[in-house]
Amino acid sequence: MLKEERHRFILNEVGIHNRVLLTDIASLLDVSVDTIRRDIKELHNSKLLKKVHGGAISLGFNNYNPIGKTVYSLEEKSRIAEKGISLIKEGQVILLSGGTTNLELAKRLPSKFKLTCFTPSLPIAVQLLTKSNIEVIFIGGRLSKDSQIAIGGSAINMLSEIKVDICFLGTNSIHPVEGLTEFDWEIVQMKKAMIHSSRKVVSPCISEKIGSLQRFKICGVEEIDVLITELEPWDVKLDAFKNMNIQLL
Amino acid sequence: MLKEERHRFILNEVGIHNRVLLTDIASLLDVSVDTIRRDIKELHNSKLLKKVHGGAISLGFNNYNPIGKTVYSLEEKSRIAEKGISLIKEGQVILLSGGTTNLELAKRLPSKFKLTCFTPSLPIAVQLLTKSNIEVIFIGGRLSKDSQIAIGGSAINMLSEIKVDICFLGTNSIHPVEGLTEFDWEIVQMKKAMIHSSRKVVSPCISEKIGSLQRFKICGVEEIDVLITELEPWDVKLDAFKNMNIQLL
DNA sequence: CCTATTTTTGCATTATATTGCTGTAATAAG
DNA sequence: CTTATTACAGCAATATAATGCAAAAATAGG
Repeated sequence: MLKEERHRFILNEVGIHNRVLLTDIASLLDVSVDTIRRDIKELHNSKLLKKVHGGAISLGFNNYNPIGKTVYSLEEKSRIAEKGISLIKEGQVILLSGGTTNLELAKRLPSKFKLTCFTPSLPIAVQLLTKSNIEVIFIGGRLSKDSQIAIGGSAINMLSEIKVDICFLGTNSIHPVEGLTEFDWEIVQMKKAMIHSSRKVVSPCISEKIGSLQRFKICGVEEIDVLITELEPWDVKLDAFKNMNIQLL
Repeated sequence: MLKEERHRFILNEVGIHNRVLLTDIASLLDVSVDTIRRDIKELHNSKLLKKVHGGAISLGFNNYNPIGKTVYSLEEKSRIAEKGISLIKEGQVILLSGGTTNLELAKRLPSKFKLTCFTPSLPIAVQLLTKSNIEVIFIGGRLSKDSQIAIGGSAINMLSEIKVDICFLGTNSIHPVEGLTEFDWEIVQMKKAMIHSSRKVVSPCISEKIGSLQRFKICGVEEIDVLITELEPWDVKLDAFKNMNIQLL
């Protein structure tokens, strides 16, 4: 059995049961406890679950405890968010997908002028509701426990009925050849619909996600109008994007 | 059971009841009192609750105030919520409107069996997302800043496409002759749509709202199937409702 | 196809964490 | 003041984590 398979299995179990025991997984997959321990350590480091004594537990939020929510790259995310905000003009209609970068962006949206803001993300909606100058429209649908965004047909339907000025598309993986990819199929569908509903697509993306690859494809890089990263313009990681028709910030 | 799980459980209990007894938790989770004591000490050190002699209390609890009307009506709301929950059966599909009473109800929804839960209320959705046994579907739409629920055509559209087993309709004013009334026109529209989408309408309603009247009418009393209040059955305030076809709890 | 190199895995060992129990001190309540 | 309950410290039993190492498997280069 491949390591990747085990990782998926573990994440799946955590997704379903919110917790797993080291020993259970080991016997289910018929490998040693050490192996699973190492797997969980890796997943923990990738912030996909929380390693605890005896097993692992979902990051899934619980109102009260800010477990492991120490956002590493908060600083970079802030800078990216600020850049993103500079693209917004008074009175525009914007669409925010989920993700922590977009949440940072939402927090920083200006209170100077009116905006209309669509989002399928619960935390972002909560954040935006505190701002009196922003009209918030929630894209409804079935809520995904881990990503905390609405997914499914109903949400995609609602997206199909709108056309916004700018979409800020939180991005898990962007690759110069393969384009944007995602781990979760339902989220792929959502993101496709979001791109379709937007005149301009902006992808705020911290550098560690550039060049990575996941299972499902959302779209090619050519669908993205603006890529915002914290990297310096001459960084080698960006070379591959340079002769495409993408604005780099 | 993992330590982290106990921690979450305790925090959850504290969140709901504002206080917990060491011994209760210990017997509920079937571990020794010492273990829970140590758990609570850790949570206390992380400033997630306040350790007190014999148990723990929520951090905000003291701030609320000792003479507290808030706490008083919270207690009643809890009782009403518990009653409401007793109406729910395994696997049902329910619809929760907004309001603090429904939020209390959402917090207390059982984790024993699967449920599907529609709601246009942001705080309720946030609450429900923490429960792994409940599928949450958010009724999307423009979010009202003060009531924090989705309103407007899009939300009403989405409501028109569903039919649920029970609707818990948070109620601002109920009057034996005039029926249910509301202050806000948009919310009236939402509630009308919710009633229309439900086989059974339950109105959890603390007594101070009985007999009061607001500007716009939602529906007559006859549309309500069950009225839950904290009043005793012989209370004079309820007389007017008695010869109607309403179940009083 | 074969071999060198790297990665992955399981096992043994040692270190650490968790838990319940004991006895004793502290605290609340009458 | 007395009594019952709760808190705490220390201890032992058990479970889990970390580490180093060797065998097995995968990978890369020729």
